[in-house]
Amino acid sequence: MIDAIDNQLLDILKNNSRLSFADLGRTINLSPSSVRERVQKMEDLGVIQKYGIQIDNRKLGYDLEAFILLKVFPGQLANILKIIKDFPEIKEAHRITGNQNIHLKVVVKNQTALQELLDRLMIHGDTNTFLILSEI
Amino acid sequence: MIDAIDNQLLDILKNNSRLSFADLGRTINLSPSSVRERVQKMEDLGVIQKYGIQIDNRKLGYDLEAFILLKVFPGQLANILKIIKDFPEIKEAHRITGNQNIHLKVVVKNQTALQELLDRLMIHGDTNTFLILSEI
DNA sequence: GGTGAAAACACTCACAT
DNA sequence: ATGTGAGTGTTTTCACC
Repeated sequence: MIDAIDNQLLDILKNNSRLSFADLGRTINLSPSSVRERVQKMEDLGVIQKYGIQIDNRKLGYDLEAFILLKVFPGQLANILKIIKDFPEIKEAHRITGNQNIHLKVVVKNQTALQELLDRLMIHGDTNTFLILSEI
Repeated sequence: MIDAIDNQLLDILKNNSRLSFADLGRTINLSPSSVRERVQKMEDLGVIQKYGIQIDNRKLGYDLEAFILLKVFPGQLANILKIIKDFPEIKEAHRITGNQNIHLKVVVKNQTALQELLDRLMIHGDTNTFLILSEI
């Protein structure tokens, strides 16, 4: 269903999703309409979920990024799952296996903001925080 | 340097980076050229690092996603930093604070592939793996 | 699955406000 | 900083292979 050409398109779009169908077609030797059809097929299948951007949060004054593992208190899980979307600092959230149940990626302005976030999370579970030093 | 209108643009682009400058302008009542200028300014400043796509890896036959915390063996850190880009399974890698030094997000086809990846990582450090159950 | 053609639309630049 | 206009390129649809 997804062939080698589709994978080529995905590879290109991963690094620049704003290329025109014409440009995509030029790099893989295909007409704009064929490219369009393939991309639309992948959108319809849900293979391509979303076109997004990568933002440098530090350039926007958000100088602290961290991963937080959360071991939710008994009976608090359903509650947490509901309110997680109300935290603008939480950019990604995943259910995970292991001793902890939830993995968060958070972006905040500074240590004070991180502390306030942790204070609010601590109500629902034990937290384990890893500051992000750099991307590799 | 980044004003409220820029932030509006970023918010829209986060969820659909393929919108035309004309469409962006229509939703925030600005001419296409002004939108273009603002977006280009943010690209030049490095605020917008990249236009990308979100892919549903499970729909591509990659059924297992995991976070791996790596406690690198003494003297192995420089080595690991060099070879991490040679692992196609590793989609994200960060240096972190704490007892472990590196945080990885990996995508693999199945348990066998995960095991093989862990075998290769174990040479350089102790691993701690959390399978991803779902996004929240 | 892929192409080609035509109308509608968007992009880009210089110039004006 | 934002808007306008003219020229160029792109998207979209559809009939065809």
